[in-house]
Amino acid sequence: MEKEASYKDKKVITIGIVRELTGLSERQIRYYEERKLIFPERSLGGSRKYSFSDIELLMEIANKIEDGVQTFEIRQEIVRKQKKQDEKAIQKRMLQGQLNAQFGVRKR
Amino acid sequence: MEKEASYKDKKVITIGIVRELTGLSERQIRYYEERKLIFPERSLGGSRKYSFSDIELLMEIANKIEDGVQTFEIRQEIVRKQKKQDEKAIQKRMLQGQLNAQFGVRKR
DNA sequence: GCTCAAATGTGAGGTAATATAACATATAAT
DNA sequence: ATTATATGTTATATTACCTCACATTTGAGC
Repeated sequence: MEKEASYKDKKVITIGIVRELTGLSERQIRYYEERKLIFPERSLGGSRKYSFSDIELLMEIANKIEDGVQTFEIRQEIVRKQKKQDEKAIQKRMLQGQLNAQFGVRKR
Repeated sequence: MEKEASYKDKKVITIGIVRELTGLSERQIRYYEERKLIFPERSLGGSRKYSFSDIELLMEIANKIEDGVQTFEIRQEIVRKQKKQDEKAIQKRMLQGQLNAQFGVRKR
């Protein structure tokens, strides 16, 4: 039933690799975190860990920055997008619930 | 035309993360490399970089080791499997070549 | 059973990678 | 004009990784 969290969302990539893959400086990557655009996990020792999704997002961010968009606005866009996705997920779950009820699926 | 190398095969994961994800010790992970079961890439500084595929393979290896299979035999299995896949790839390319010839696809 | 290779742990010493913090600066927003 | 934004740079500390060597245990082959 659950859509498994695929590789794309696993936070396993260190900041140096992210730097290579995105072309951003580590300073920039950390700064975008400070501005709450991305949310890496941390290792026990404190090292940041990113996912491929994070990298994709960072590249979008980089584009917008180049277009003169400020981190402030980018954050708002991200929040809006997230909200939409959350709503979709909820609706999907509700629909699934109705179907389950309709066809008498048992919980166990 | 080219099937893009997906996230799964990108070598971006350091050995510490691999240790966490597989439960193997770093010693073991390096040893399996020495026995030519896995082939991480290296950073400029010399750090090993693994892919999710590598991690999957390592978990298979771990299982076989637990079953008492020796690295020697595991390597043979891996080689055999690789060979099969290579053959498949070649056949596919040949078939594609025939189709291209048949329907007169131009190279550019 | 004996011997040797396989597999893994552990420790030393060294380098690479990352962390935070502070200061500097150029550009852009108010 | 002043302040905030975005980024570079440098210093210092800590974490993470590297190789190499030695020790140990267990299983393979004779």
